[in-house]
Parts: sequence; C-alpha cells; structure tokens
Amino acid sequence: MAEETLPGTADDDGPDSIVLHVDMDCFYAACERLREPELEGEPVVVGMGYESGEGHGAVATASYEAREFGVESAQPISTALERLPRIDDLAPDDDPAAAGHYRTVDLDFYKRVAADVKAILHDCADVVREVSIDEAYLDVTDRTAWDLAASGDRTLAEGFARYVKQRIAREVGVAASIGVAPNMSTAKIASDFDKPDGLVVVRPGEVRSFLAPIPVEEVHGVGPVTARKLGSLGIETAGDLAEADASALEAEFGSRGRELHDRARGYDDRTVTPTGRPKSLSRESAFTEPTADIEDKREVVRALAADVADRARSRGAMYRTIGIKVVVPPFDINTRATSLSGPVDDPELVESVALDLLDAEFAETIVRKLGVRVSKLSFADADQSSLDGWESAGADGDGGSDDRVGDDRHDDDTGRDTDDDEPPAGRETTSRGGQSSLVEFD
DNA sequence: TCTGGGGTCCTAGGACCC
DNA sequence: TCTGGGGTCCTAGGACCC
Repeated sequence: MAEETLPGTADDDGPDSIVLHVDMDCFYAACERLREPELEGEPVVVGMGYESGEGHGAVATASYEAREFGVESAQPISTALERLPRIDDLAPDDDPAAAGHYRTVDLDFYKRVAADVKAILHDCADVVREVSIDEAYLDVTDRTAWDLAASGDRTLAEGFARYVKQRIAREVGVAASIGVAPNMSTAKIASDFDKPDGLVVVRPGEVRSFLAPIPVEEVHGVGPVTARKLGSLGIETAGDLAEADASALEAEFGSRGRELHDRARGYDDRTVTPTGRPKSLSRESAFTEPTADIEDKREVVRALAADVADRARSRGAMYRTIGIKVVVPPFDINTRATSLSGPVDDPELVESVALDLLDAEFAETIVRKLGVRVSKLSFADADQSSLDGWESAGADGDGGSDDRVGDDRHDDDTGRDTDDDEPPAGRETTSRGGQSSLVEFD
C-alpha cells in the first residue's frame, strides 16, 4: 500500500507534487518598458479607460517606482495623478523626479509578449494552467524533484524554477516571481512573498510553518469582506485560520469557510489542470458622466452587444443566456438576464434582448456604466457547421457535445472549473414566467 | 479620494415537476 | 384542498480575482 498520503500533498502523482506559480511582475509596465527602454527605473502607470488627456479610468498596473508615491492598482487615475503628476504636465519649475509616465493599456501588445512567456512555460512543464495574462501554474512533478541538489542545501526544484525564471528574463526580457510548493495555493502565496523578481521555495515539510505568519488577506479567496469578518473573530494570520474550528468557519462562511481552513493548513488537493473554456463573455463600459438619456444608453448597449456577439462568434461560442449589467451611482450593480430555449449565435438577438432588458426597467435610470454578457456557452468545436441556429448543435445531444459529461458543480474535489457544460439536449419549451422573449429566429 | 474591465464561483429564493 | 419531500433550472446578487 501506498505511503501515508496526506490530503493535499498527494494525489495521483504520488505524495509530493511540485507546483510552480509564475507571476509576472508589474506585467503591463514591464511590457511598456520593453518597447520604451527609457522607462526603465522610472515611475510608470498604465491606465485603462484612460486617455492621454486626463481624468477618467483606473490604474491597471503601477511600477514599483510609482507605488512609492502611493499609486496603487485599481485606483482612479484622478487619484494617481494627484499623488504622481504626469511628467508631461509639469510646469517648468516642478521637480521632474516627482512625476511619472502614464500610458494607456495596449492589451494586444501585452498578449504578444505574454505568448512568448507562455511558450516558455509550456516548454518547461507538461501541464500549465494559465490563470490570466500574467500568471500561470505549472505542474513540474515529472520534470524535477524535491531532492537536494548535489551541491548543497538547495532542492532540484529550486534550480528548475530558477531556470524557468532566467529563461523568461533572457528570452523575453521581463521579470517573473515564482513560488514553488507541493500544492497550488501555497505556491501562489510563495510567488507573492518576495516580489518583485522573487523565487520562494516551500518544501513539503515546511508548508505549515511557512503559512503560519501570513496575514489572512493574502490567502487566495480572502477579500476585504472576509478579512474583516475574520478579524472580528480574532483571526489575523493563516496560522490563526488554521487553528480555528472548521465547522465554525463553515457556519460563518459556508463552503468557502472549510476551503479557507484547508488552504491555511496547507491542504489543497486541486491538481493543476489546463485552462478550460470560458463560461461567459462580456463587455462593459462606463460613461464619462452618469446619464439618464435613453438614447445614449441604448447606443452603448447596441455597441456592447455587437462587440460581445462578435467575440463569441470569433471564439466559436454559442450562448443560451443574454444579460445586461447596469451600474447606478454611487455603485449599485444590477443584472438582468434572459435564457433562450437553446444555444444561438445571433448578434441581432443579443442586441434586441439586451435592449429589451434595458428598456424594461432602466429606461429612466441614471446609469454610470452598462454591460452586456452572454453565458451558458457551448462550443461547436470540430464541426463549425452551425451558421445559424442551434437546431443542429442543440437538439441532437450527442455529436456536437464536447468533453466530458456533466459533473458540473464542484464536489469532485479537484474543485472548480473542469467541466464545460453540455449543450442542453433536447427541446424545452420556450417561455418561462412572464415576458420571456422567445427565440424563434430566422 | 465616487470606482475600469473581464472573468469565476457560490448562494438564495421562486417556479415547476414528480 | 392541504401537506410533505426531492430535484432541477432559472434569475439576481455578492464576494473575489487579475
């Protein structure tokens, strides 16, 4: 029989997996420096929704130099500008050392850089889970080992991670921080532990002691709300969380409570799996100034709808639910959605459903921001047959369906994602409650 | 320091079915 | 007609992440 396997350190790969979490440092700013080397060592702020003029938008990434001035990501650009003026706006007698370079997000460029990084990652590991443009998990259990290197007290795994890091730096020219640990959640915290340009290795026996002093806010899945609640329970570090009563946590936080407790104790039995397909696609945009004007709102919704539908089509996705998001000042988020009787790829329907949802309840509302989303996606994949209509993909059941069957929601412990939903087999009548828009299309 | 954009998962309540 | 229980699907909102 197998050696003792602790939940979390073991799975099918034998007792101690080796997981790398690779996290690019200030990735957008690093990309900007790639094409503007003069920005090296300078405070750089990359803003989204920001146009070179002034004012609106938020900070997507601030370089460490900019952070020194109190610029943080997600901050309104207006705040950032107060703390760190734009270098081009300086008056002749201002101090140029107290100003920064502002750039607008150029996602296409960053994606090209990211593709180079990802290519290296895929070259270095059999399984890569790309979490976002600048972040990925690698399972390298079969590529290296926890054994000490011949030369001394470092592990082979550390040398391997150093090699990955150096390749990224040398071949792409951006810095990554890497965490190495026996499971995903610990690797994630480790990569964050010594940013920027960090390399932190947590060996199997050290997980618990490594985590103990970490503030709870840094545990993945603990946001401001949970952190505050935990704080009121006297739980401030991962160590406190690990020692807390699991059922009490579950009572307070639901299933997440137990999960957080596990993570804090270094238990995480998720395996690194490749990124699955998206479950929804959306587009949103904020007004410069909140508006109640119905024509302005409709115009934005039409544009967003067209955009989303376009993106869905280019990704080969059909959708069964169409929805809108309406953000009302100060910041109340409303969502409305309608499900269709079967998956469609129909831009006009996205537009008309979205407009109906807007008109039905928000015609007179003052809104700050609008969004359009499609969800319950299914992918035709192999046979791109479907030009229109779900008749082919939806009705047959077999054939068109991809991947595995259901298994749907969580519970099989490797946790989330996995599945892509099946195209719902079969008919289903079209109307539900009140005013559902029926889908008979052309 | 009135808050940008694109996602994921979970939960709760209602409709509906058997 | 009322009561009871199990299950699914739907919508809406909340929390969180990058």
